[in-house]
Amino acid sequence: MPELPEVETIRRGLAAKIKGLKIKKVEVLLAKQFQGKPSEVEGAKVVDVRRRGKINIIELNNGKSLLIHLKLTGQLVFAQSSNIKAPSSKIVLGHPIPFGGGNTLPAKSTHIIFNFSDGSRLFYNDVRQFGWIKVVPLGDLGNLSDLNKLGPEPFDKEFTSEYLQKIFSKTGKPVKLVLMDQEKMAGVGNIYANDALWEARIDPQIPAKQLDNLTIEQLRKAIVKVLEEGIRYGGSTGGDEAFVNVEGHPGAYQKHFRVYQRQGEKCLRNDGGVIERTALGGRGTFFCPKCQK
DNA sequence: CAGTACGCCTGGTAGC
DNA sequence: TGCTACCAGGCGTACT
Repeated sequence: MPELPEVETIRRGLAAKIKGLKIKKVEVLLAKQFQGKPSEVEGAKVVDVRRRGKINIIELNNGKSLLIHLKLTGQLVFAQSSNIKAPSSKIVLGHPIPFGGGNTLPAKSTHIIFNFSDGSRLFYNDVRQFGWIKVVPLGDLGNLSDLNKLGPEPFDKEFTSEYLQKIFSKTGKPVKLVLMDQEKMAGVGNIYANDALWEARIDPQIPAKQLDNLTIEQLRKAIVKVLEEGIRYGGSTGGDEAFVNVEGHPGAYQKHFRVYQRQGEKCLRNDGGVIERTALGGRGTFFCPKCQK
């Protein structure tokens, strides 16, 4: 499930591939996933691709933008096809990660297709159909609740120990739920919340207000560290993860999971602990009972 | 206002 | 083997 590192990986790939391209036609195959009208963006050129939390923002040169939230199983895959004969020609991608319904495009789960004027295409696939794409006027981005409800970006200056002390002191919720609350900080999801808490040696279920300032600073550093590492490895694709980058390739951070999906395995600290799996707020929670107190 | 339950979805899997 | 039941999971919404 794309979190900040996966969404950033896609952003970088998209920026490299589609900046400057003109959208010729948008095929909406599942109406509920596209909010707006194709005609609002057809004919416009891509100026830039930005990210806020888990949302990618494609800026166009006609005063509009496309907001994309991949939720659990959304994928954006770009296919260069300068010599295509028909828009429906299948593009085989030579790798083992399927696109929900096969490894050719369009796949069964392809719900939106952006056709660019040079013949290249961008496929939006989403098996569980929770994601969305919205057309939003650039001038409205500032007061769009999808964006302005979000807490600080973990890589921003304002993401300080003092800020975390402030929000933690106000709640007795398990610290893991606070990390995953997009209004408290943007972009952290289940994978990186679990791994950051292990990195900082914190029990995921401890009430946030019980953390002392030293521990909070360690947690802040751990959050930044695992997110940076996730980006460095191009996101994570393992077990349930349907993530692929814009070239259709998986990430590699799953090879470096600290605790996520490692239940039953030995703690990487070799402290004799075995990773346990529980549920917090209905979500899989992984931790080492030995070093996370 | 905060906390909780539910709904949205489908593919994979466990159980029969 | 084929069927059904259940689960994962981000996040908006309705309800307590």
